[in-house]
Amino acid sequence: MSPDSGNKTTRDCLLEVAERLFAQKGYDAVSVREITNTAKCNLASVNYHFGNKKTLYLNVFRERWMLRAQYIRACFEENLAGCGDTSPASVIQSLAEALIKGPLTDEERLFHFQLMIREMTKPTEAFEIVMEETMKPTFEGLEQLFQPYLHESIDEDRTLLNILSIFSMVLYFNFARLPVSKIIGHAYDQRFKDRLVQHIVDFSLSGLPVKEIAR
Amino acid sequence: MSPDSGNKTTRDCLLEVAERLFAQKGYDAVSVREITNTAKCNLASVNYHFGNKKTLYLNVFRERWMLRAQYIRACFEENLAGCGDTSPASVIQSLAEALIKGPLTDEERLFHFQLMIREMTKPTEAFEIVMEETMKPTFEGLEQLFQPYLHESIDEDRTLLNILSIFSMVLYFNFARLPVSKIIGHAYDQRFKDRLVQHIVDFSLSGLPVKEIAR
DNA sequence: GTCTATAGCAGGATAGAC
DNA sequence: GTCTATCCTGCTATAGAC
Repeated sequence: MSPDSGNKTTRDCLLEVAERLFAQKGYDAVSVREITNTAKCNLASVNYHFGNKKTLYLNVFRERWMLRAQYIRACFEENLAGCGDTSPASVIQSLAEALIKGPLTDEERLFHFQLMIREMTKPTEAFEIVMEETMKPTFEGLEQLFQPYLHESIDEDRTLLNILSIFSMVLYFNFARLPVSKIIGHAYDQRFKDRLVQHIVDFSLSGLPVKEIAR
Repeated sequence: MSPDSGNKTTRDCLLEVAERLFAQKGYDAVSVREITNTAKCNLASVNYHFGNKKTLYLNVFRERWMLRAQYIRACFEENLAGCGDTSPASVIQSLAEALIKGPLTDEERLFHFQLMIREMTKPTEAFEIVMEETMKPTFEGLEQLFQPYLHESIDEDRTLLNILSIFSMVLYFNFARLPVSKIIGHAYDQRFKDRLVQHIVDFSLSGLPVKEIAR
């Protein structure tokens, strides 16, 4: 039987369901049976299409995670182009918006960052994909963008620490929704997300060693 | 046979080994067999002392995780008392030092934050312990400390967002050592940790809406 | 309290019919 | 490509000797 409703191939369906489950529960907590049952397809289909469970997991990163990372990156670049300048304020705003409000649905965004966090706390082969093909290039790009606006005395390490700090906030507000909601007492609605973006920009900006006090 | 070397009871030994393994691999990836083999004690000992695997996991939080959280808190208060004032600069410095250099060994600190992250991404009953008994009180304390130094126009939500942002950095630099090291290109030695603390203080301080520009 | 033996079940993977 | 039946391993948990 063709899985789920419609035109998707079994393969795609497996990838989609697997992503959701791996993100929510982690690799070891998900069984192949749970995946195939949820995807309404056969137990043997995972082995037929991917060889084994581990390769399915890797392909979730290769085929789905990477794609989302590219969407986010494209959104960032679009946002930035719309700003008309590349001041730290514009860069951070564009970045925070792409990552927090960005092109993904809330659910997709959650899965994306949960998978990322899982690879950071217990790296597998997928870590290389996350690191080399996504984070490193992004951070290098940001470094280039910030460079002209920072004091000459600021060395590369310090610039990187600043970028990592901004990234840590974005990451945290994405993956730690539960504790954040408990503490702040709001849901993650549109209004709160706007506020988060504004907060990240404000907090980051004044924290960055920019030449002049913008704003 | 008495487990491991020495005076520790089997129970303590199980808790110690379980904490390490649960932190490194996550609940589902660790089997009771692995725990008892590593602890050099009997397969049945987990069920004898804790009833089942899940209760062992919970007790790791109740008996070990909470204790560490208390050490860190005590260290923070000691640091702060040593400062002689409660300016945001002193508070953040005391906090960052307690969390990044603090009273724990590197290994203990790593486990502590890995367990915390795991509960944040996939909460179990232990989440309540982490949240209600540790994070909430800490954040409320910080709120009180910052209050007198913030603009009157800053509402509670904004103060909390600021505290969460500082926390996100500390958390990130503790649990994401691997990607951080890859990007910065240093190990987490004493010198780098000093630098991290300094960076967090600098970045946070100028980011906080304090009345006057300290430093 | 400690240990062995084992029940009972769920997991990944595969063979082979269709 | 799909599906069923099945192998085999490894899991948690327990019973019962010591």
